[in-house]
Amino acid sequence: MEATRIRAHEPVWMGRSDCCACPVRTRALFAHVPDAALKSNGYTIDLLRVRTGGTLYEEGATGDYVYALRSGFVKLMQQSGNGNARIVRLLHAGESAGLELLADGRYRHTAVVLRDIDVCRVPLRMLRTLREAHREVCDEVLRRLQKSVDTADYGITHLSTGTAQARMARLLLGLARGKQTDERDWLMREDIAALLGLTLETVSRTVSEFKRQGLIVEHERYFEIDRDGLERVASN
Amino acid sequence: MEATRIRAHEPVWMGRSDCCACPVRTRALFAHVPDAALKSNGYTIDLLRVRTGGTLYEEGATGDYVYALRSGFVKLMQQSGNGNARIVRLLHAGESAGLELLADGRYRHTAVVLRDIDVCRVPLRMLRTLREAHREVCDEVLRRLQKSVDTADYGITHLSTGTAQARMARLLLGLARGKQTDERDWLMREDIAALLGLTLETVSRTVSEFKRQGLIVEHERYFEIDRDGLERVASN
DNA sequence: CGAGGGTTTGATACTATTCAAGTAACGTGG
DNA sequence: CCACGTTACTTGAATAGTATCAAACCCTCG
Repeated sequence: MEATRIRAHEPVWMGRSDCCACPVRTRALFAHVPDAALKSNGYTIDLLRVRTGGTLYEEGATGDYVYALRSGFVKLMQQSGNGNARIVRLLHAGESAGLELLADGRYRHTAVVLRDIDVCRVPLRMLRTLREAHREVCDEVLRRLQKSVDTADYGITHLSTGTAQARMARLLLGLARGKQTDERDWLMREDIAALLGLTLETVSRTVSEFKRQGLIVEHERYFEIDRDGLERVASN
Repeated sequence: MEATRIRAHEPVWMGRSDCCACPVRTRALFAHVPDAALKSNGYTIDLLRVRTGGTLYEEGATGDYVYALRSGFVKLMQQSGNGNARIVRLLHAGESAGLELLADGRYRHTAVVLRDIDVCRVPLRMLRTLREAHREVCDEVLRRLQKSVDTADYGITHLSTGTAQARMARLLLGLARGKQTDERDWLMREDIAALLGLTLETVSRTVSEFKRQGLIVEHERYFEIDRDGLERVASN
C-alpha cells in the first residue's frame, strides 16, 4: 500500500479551468481580464486537487507554473540555517503562490497543503503574456506582492517578537473572525510552532495555560477566543 | 540650541533631481524610461539630503511621495504589540522606500536614516503615470517588491530563528562582502538588537563572545569576520 | 488489539531578559 | 581647559522564559 499512500498526495487533474466561471472570479489573479482574452490566448489553465500533506513545489526549484488557490489552505515553508523549517506565510482561497517566478523563475518556499485544495495551475508564460497585454494584471500582481510583503513584515514584527504567550495571542487574534477561529484554518501544534518560531512543546503549554486562564476554549477543530483578554496578553 | 538640533534632522533641499544624470541611473526605479519621458511629464523629482537620525516618513501615515535612495543607509521600523520597535529591513543606495503607497497610499514603516542619505523624492502620481505608460516601470516595481518579500522572508527564517549567536552570525555574514563588513553599513548594538529580536545586552554579550572565540575583530566602524567559523555558528 | 500520530506534562538544562552598575569616548558650555 | 552630561557600550547577578529529553495519554484506523 506504499504506492497508494504516496499517490494520495499527488495532484489530481480535475479538468481545464474556465476562469470566466471561476467561483472567485472577482478576486482572482485575472479578475480584470476580459473573458475573450482568457479564452483564446494559446495557453490552458488546469484545475488540480491536492490533498492534505501534498506539495505544490519545493524551495529552490525552478518552475513554470504559478498557482491560484480556489479553496483549501496552504503553508509556505523555508529551511532555516539549522534543520528546522519555518513557516513564513499561510495562503487561503483567492491567494496565489509562486508569483516569485516572475522575478527569476525560482520558487522561494516549499508549498505544503494543510487542507485539501483546488488550485488553478497557471503557466508562467501565460501570466507574462497577460501581464504585458493588460495593465490590470500588473496591478493585481502588485497588490498580491504587496500583501506578501505586509504579511511577512507582520510575521517579523508580531509573530516573531515577544514571549510565546504574546505571539500565540496575536496568532489567534489574526486567525479568528469575531470570537472564534475558522475550522478550515485549523493548525496543528507543530505548525503553530513553526509559524511562531517556538517548539511544539512550548505551544502546547501556552495553549494549556490560555485554557486555564479562560482565554480560549478548544473545540473539535477551532478555538473560541476572548478577544479582550488575548489583546491584553498580545501587548506584553 | 534646541531648534538647531531639530533642524539638523530636517531634510535639506539639494535641488531638482535629473534622473538622466543619476549616478545610479542603470539600477534606478526609472532605469528603463526614455530620457524624454522623464524630462517632460509635468512632475518634478526633488533631491533631498537627510542626516543621520532624520525620518523620511512615519508608520501609518498617508503620503504622496516614494523615495529612491541615491546614497546612505536607512532602517524601516515597525511598532510591535508592546512598546519595542522592530527593524524589518535595511535599505541601501539604489533601493526605494514607500512603494507600498501604490497599494493604498499609506506607509507601513517608519523610515529612519542610519547614515546621511541623498534621496530622490518621487511624487506618487508621477510614479503612477510612468507605470501606466511604461511597462518597464511595472517590471521594476515588481522586482523591487519581490526583493522586499525575499528580504522579509529572510528576516523571519534566518534573523528571527535560532539562538542569539546563530542570528548574529547570519547577520554578520549577510552584511559582510568578503571578510569584512562595510563601514557604511555600521549598526549600533541597539539596532542589531531590533533587527534580530533580541535585547541590546544580549547582542553586546554575543559580540564579546564572538571576539573571545576569534570569530570577529572589531575595528573603528566595521567587523573583520571569520566566515567559516561564523557559518558553523549560524547552523546551530 | 496494536501501531502511529498528535498532544500533554514533568524535570532539567540552557538561554535570554532584566535591572543595575560601571566604563569609555565625545562634545558642550562655563 | 576642565567639569559635566550624554551616548554607546560592557559586564554582573538574579530571574524569567524556553528548549530539550523523556514519558505517558488519547485517538483513530487497519
